Amino acid sequence: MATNGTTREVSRAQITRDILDVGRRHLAEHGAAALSLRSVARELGMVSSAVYRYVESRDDLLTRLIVDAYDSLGEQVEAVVDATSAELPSQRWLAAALTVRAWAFAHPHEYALVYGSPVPGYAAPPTTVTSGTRASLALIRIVRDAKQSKQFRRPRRSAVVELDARLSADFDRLRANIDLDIDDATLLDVLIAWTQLFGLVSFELFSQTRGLVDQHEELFAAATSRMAMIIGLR
Amino acid sequence: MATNGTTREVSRAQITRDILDVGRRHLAEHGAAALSLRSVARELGMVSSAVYRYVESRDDLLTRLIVDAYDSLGEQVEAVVDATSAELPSQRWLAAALTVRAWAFAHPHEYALVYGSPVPGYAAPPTTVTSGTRASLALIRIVRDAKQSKQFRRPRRSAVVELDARLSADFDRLRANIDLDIDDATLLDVLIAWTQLFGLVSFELFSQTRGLVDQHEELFAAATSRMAMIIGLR
DNA sequence: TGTACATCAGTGAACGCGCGTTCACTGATGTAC
DNA sequence: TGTACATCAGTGAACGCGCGTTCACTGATGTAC
Repeated sequence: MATNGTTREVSRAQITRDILDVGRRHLAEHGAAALSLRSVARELGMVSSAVYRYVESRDDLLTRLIVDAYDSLGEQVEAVVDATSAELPSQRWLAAALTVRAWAFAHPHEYALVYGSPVPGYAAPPTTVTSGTRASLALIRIVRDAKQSKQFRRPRRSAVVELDARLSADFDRLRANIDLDIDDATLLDVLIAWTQLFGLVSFELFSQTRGLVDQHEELFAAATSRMAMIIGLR
Repeated sequence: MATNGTTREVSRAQITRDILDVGRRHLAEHGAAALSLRSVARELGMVSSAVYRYVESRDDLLTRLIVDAYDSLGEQVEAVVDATSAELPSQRWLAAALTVRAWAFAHPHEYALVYGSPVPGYAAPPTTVTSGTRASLALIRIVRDAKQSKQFRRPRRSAVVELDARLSADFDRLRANIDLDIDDATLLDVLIAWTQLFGLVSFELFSQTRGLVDQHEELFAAATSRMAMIIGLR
């Protein structure tokens, strides 16, 4: 029992994992609103009050599942960004975007939970921030790599949108935060591409594009590639 | 009673309006999940079963409110598109986009209901489609007007994203559906702008951009203007 | 190694909540003659 | 204009559901001596 801890510790860890697993499955199958401690307990053959030995409250369980969801997406995007480091930045961008989309379709309720409308009465604690930004930071890394390896070209004289002074100050701060050394116009395009990517995934997942086209994945790929071009990724 | 109908008809219409009004307010204040026939009845001083004389079920009430929400947004966007017909298309586009954003912030729960994650266990019936597309069709109208009045210029040799043949067929159908005579590349940019617009509104409203910048409205305006430029609106 | 006590996991009952929906009913309004 | 019947609005009780959370408890596991 030296390395693995006492029987109690081992079984506690196992049961905690079981609760999260079942919670995750309920979330995946029926959505956040239908996630209840009682149903999780029922499935595990324990009495509902027993769950409180492992989880503080329903909100606590939900928070852990949110963090899990963000981490699951974050890991996948990071992995694809890592794996494609030898490719052209525009191809990496497309691959990463398709990964976000695929994850969303594989985990629709989890996507809805983290990128959809907030769960009523629930406020995500600041703890979730680190996990919540992983996917987006992985996308940023593609742009940073492209800049550093000079695989970046902006049209010579693209007309420039004039930025409000305060927004420009915001951009200065943002550039420092995400360590991305690009000019205002390009940064704006990156933010546009980022919101467009998630916007289209959400529209597809929430059926706003139903009847618009049949080839949803092709449309997504085309839009993503176009945005990579606009950013200036080779 | 000739023109206004019988006492019964008048009072029926009034009470139906009351139910929808209270429902709308509950939706606005507490969100779709918290909308219940019992609470609406309570507020109106009727017994819960009485509401069933006016509304078939909770889902029926929700559907009517969804249609109302779409219509409310649709009307506002249509109005601004009408009112700006003399201005440059890019300015109209910006004005319309800001209207969508303002409506979303004024009616966050309604926006979440129609553009956020679907309500669990609820499927919007096809009846909602007409109202659901009004805002988007108003945006399209700006592009159509620009095309017809030749206030449209695309960069001469913008590199073109190659479209998959089946997606191109989709685009042919779409062009006919929305009566918008523009080439594939431009249509793609319009779709991008459309998803970007709602994507950024959703991100803002659902707090995904918290900490990113302080000047959210300026960012939104800059992104929208940039997209108008990319589409080719003067 | 054995015993005495402390810690922890799990039980089962209970509280109080709010919901959607149905149903037999009373009494008011509307209509046909 | 007056009466007999039909239609409709609203009542109040009830059914059955599931939820989060608390609490005093029993019995097993862990620890200090």
